[in-house]
Amino acid sequence: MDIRDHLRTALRSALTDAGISPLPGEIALERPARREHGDWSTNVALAISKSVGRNPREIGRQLVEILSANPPAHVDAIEIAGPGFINFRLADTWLHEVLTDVITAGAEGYAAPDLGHGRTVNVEFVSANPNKPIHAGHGRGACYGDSLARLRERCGWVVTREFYLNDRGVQMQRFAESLAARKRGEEPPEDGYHGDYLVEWAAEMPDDADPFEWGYARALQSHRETLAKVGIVYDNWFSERSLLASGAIEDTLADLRSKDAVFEQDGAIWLRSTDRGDDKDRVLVKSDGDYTYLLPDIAYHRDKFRRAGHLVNVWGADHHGYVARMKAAMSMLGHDADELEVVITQLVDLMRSGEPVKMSGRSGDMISLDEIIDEVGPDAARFTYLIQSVDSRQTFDLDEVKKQAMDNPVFYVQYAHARICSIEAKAAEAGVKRVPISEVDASLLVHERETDLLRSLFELPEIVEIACTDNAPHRVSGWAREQAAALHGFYHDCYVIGEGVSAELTQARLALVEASRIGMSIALDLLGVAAPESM
RNA sequence: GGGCCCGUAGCUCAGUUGGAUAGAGCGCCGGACUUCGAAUCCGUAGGUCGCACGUUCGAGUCGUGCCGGGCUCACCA
Repeated sequence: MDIRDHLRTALRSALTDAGISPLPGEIALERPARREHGDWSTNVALAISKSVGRNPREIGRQLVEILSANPPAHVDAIEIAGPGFINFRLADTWLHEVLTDVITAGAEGYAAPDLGHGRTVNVEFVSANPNKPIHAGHGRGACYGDSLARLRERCGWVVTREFYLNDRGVQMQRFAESLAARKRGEEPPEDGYHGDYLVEWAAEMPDDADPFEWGYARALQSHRETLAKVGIVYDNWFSERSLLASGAIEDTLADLRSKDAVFEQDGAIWLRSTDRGDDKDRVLVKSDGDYTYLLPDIAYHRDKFRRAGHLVNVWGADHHGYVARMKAAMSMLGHDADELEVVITQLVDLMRSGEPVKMSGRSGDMISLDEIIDEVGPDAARFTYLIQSVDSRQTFDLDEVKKQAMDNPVFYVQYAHARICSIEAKAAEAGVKRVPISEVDASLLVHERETDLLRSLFELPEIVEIACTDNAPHRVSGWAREQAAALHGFYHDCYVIGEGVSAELTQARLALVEASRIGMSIALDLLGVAAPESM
């Protein structure tokens, strides 16, 4: 049982004995910022003081008295402090149970809270137009979206990773015209695509190929290859054209019409999105009869809702304005708009040694994600993209990220994992075999470095849960850095094998090392970063 | 002008439902290898949490108003 539930149970019982009624619904237990405040702390006396009309310190004193008369397991001391906090000082034995928990559950079972209960979720991310290579900004959305998918999978959801292809429309036409122009050795049209990549693609294209279809396939191949380089593999590449072919777009329009969600004005067909929180109504079909991008998009989301109970969209900051209209449309189609989660990722500023890298020059060229991966490596790219909250703008300095040095957290973390493996290899070499966890005397782990590691491992399940619910993989990378620091400290101060270390202590420490390896590999897997055995 | 995001140490950034003296990495300075990898570890210094008011036992966190930066406000995609 989680130590907090254990303490909560004791607190509820003490509250009852103290004559407090009704009992508070939630009892907060947290780790105090300062060690001298004990291992766990609750503000329950402060929280209820108003409703019971008593001084918080007085309530606290009474609770401490009741609890101290019959202290819960693992508890060494209970104190009242400050305005009415109740601090629990615990014996290390509570941490020793963590060791058993981790080893027993293993990499599959530990820190895998069942939040999804087998529900289906569709995570759509990147969805860059299939007419040019993926760039640095897409890279952030790519690594982020994939990590969200990994978190969901770990937390009991059934996940589909999806990429939406805008494979029709004027942009694709312009792309095809530009490619054809390059093939003829001419400059693309003014409103076409001018990047150097088109010169290369034109050179590859057979003379008799259809520029639209060939170019589309080429771009798709480029997307697949680039994303595969950072370990991202999609379950579904969804084509916009397929919506046209299947009649889904017309069906969607008819559906909206039947729900009185559209109206005609100035020869165009509009969505009454203002009825559901949007700030203006939106055109679905232009007066020239063409669809705007919105109608196929609505049809697409309608399709996704048929295939999954929950949708997550990862969109770039430049698309935040579309959230309201899409939610409005889904709501009008009878879906629960809360089941559509749209996460916005802020922009990435690509730098090189502190100097901004031009994202788009006259040629229309951008630094492609492909080049970035080739330059810094897939692990450094992923870890860097995921180290910080996507709510804030990111500076991605290529020279900093590719440095294999201390100021690069990915190496710090991976090195920690490699060191663990090195210890395990050393043990094997010395003929030391790890005994079953039931035969390990965990109570020997009393060094501060050891208990720090155990505390860190204890926190992982909660970190995973928060990261999943808040769509915040950076919580996982933050944990990995702390865990790495704890590991390096342990490595420095606590020998696992060697003179002066008893066989029993070696076994306990080997188990701790293995538990740490499990924890670290869980975190790195959620980030999609390799856990190297040596570097 | 409206909407969304951001403003925390010299730099890059954390900070779960409001909790006790606000953290980490890098950088600076000074230390530590005779056993598992020194790509490591330990220590010092560094702050009006953009500003102001409010809510309360308590605010980096919540509310309002400002200031500054980014993105966005099409019958373009």
